[in-house]
Amino acid sequence: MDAEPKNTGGKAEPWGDITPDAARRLVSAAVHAFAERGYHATTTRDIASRAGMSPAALYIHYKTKEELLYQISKVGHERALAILERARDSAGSPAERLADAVRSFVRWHAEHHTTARVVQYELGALAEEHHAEVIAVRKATDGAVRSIIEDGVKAGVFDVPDVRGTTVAALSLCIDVARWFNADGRSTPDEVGDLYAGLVLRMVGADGGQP
Amino acid sequence: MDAEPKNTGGKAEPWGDITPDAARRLVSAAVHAFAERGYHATTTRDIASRAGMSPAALYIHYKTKEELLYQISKVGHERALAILERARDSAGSPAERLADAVRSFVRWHAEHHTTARVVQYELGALAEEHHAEVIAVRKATDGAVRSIIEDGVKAGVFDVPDVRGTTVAALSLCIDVARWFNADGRSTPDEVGDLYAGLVLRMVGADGGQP
DNA sequence: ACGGAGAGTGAGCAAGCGCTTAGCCGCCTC
DNA sequence: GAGGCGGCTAAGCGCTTGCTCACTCTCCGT
Repeated sequence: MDAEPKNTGGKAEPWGDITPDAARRLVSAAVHAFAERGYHATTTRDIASRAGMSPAALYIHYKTKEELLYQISKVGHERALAILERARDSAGSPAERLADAVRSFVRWHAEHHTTARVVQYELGALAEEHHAEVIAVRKATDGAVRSIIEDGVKAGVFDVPDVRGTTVAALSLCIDVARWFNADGRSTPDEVGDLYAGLVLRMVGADGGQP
Repeated sequence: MDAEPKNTGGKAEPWGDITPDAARRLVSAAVHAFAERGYHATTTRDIASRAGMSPAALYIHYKTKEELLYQISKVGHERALAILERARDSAGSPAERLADAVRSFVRWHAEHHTTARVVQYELGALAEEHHAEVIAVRKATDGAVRSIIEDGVKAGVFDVPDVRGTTVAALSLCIDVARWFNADGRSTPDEVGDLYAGLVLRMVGADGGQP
């Protein structure tokens, strides 16, 4: 039972705090392989060799290939949720909190687009029990964004006829960043985050355009 | 060289016009299997048995499993592009054309969410040459939306600081529908299409909110 | 010095994969 | 009605997959 210093928002590899060094290398290798080819197209031999070990070494640290995906998916979803909950619970107007949520959520998806791609698009490969666990976290992410929008509507500063649909749309925008974002591309995570925060403010009818 | 009556916008199964009956059943079976489990997790035995044939029968109509995905991906991308090009080339103000584009594009992704899921999320499994071909169609889709937005900016009716980024965002919104839409869910394709058309109009700073 | 534990390896197993082959069957043509 | 041909199947080939096993090495407490 050590004290574990959690690194929930960092900019570097999000797997720096995994305890045995070999296990960390395995997770990192799996993230990259899953993101490139998808879970089912990735072989355990590929993961092991990216981590610099023999195929059998994987099974010292993880019982199955699926357990690796579960670890990635669970931790990733929890970090993503933490980002949104921090924005929801912060001080400030609904518009400020919504902009903060979108900006930081998008930035996370862009900065960690490799991890985020696995988190957002490979959860269908999880075992049923693990899948259900992850779905529960996703419901909470939806709830976090929706409650910010509801606050704005109640305060009369947002104009949103369909709160549920607009929440889904805002989350869509953010999540899809993991699909297309490329670190060598035209724009930085910060730029995309700022742009998308403005777009979502416009979507909810808060001022985001005219100065 | 027959005249082929193309069904580019239909509401039913989008594979009604594939010529040998067995081939059509195979494509339809493959679409459902790929959408449910993903390309790599789907076996040729599964596709064949869904189509009511023995595993070997698949290879009478398609050379490989990948060729099935290619057929689905190519036709699907071309239909999606056709929808956007029709909206781009139609008469009407930029706002009307953009709303039309988003509304019909979203409706297609919702109505055919099974096909759309394969089209949008399984293209990474294509062989390199086929992949390149499909990427070219995707660039054209992006171009179609961008040109509508550019028209609106030039006409002074849209307020869009970052045309390229806003185009990506609008397309993200539409494409992501294929990921979450569920036919048994709360909203119909028409409702989502209308909602999203309004949201995108707000994103580009055209009137979409205040009456 | 030494025994035990844990990390790691090379070889390999059973199962399942994409795909092929040999041959059957119904139908059209002459 | 003989011949051929396309659609289809049963059987199975060669290979890869996830995972296991018997074993070695290195480290550490006594």
